[in-house]
Amino acid sequence: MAKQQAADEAAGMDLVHLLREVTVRLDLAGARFAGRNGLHPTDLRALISLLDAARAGEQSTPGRLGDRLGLNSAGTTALIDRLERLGLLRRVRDTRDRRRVLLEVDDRALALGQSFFGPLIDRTLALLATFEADEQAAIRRFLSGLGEAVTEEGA
Amino acid sequence: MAKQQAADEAAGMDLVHLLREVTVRLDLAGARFAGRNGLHPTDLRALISLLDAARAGEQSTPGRLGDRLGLNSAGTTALIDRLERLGLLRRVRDTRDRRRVLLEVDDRALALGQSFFGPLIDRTLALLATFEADEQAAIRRFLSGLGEAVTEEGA
DNA sequence: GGCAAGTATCTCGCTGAGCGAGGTAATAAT
DNA sequence: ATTATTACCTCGCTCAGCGAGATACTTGCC
Repeated sequence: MAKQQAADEAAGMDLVHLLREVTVRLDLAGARFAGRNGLHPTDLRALISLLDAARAGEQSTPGRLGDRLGLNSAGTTALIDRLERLGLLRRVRDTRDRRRVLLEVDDRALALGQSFFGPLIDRTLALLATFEADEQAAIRRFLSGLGEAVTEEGA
Repeated sequence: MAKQQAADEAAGMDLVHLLREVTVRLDLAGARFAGRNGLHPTDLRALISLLDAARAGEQSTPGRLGDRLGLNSAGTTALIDRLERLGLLRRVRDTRDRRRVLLEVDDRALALGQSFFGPLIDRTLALLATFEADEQAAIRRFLSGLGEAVTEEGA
């Protein structure tokens, strides 16, 4: 056991555990924030996805949203119903392809996203500011490499 | 809007978005793996928590587990019932304080954890191996700083 | 010792998120 | 014109998690 732990340290396992712990904490913080604002973790994740898409200039639809969150169509409809009921979202028929529904996020949703991520982002930026440019580059390369690893694994 | 994006880049916002994307992907991968093995995301998180505690030499109890996962006692009991039914876990009365129940993880749980995290860990270690020692140190410092930021924010 | 307060877990009943199956309306293909 | 496909929604159901409260044990105080 002690031998195993020593081997772990040498190989960089401490960093792996650290990473996992951070993700767990982020998850928990998200769940708490969601509950505090009368919504569910999934609702918050949906909001993130929608705001991301908006920032990237992409149109969101129920289908795409469901795919991104790993929900089936029934669950997606229910989710959008909830968000619409809360006034965070509007359904708008696409005039080009009238089968489709476009999802327009309300300013309120943006404000809500800000109130959750704002402080966290500020802290993260402050933390980042304590790193040299080459260190930041290393962190950036690590994160994007990790993202790829996760996606490829979960094929 | 374009101006805002430019400001984002300069300030390191790209790294913030990258980070969030990684956590989202990890979440999704976890949910998929859980579903594939007939358990729920919470069950997987519980397993992680239990294995972590075991590795750290700490005894797990329903109360502690529930706290870590943000569940109330009823939900925690149901969770443990599920895991016990799957044979991943055993309840054992503590002989010292007979109000308490100790949670013993089965080897099967460990194997399950390995089958999910093993490949991911291998990839992560391989990725880490491409960094210099000082770069790894930067990543480590960033992650642990981030962990603190998250926890302090969610007070 | 004996009684009150506190702690750890469990039971009961309920709400509601998400699933599977199937339906409707619009577009695309032959 | 008919059939297939796409995009979304409805219906009925299952079960994770919650609030309230019960139970069993321990600890503190007189």
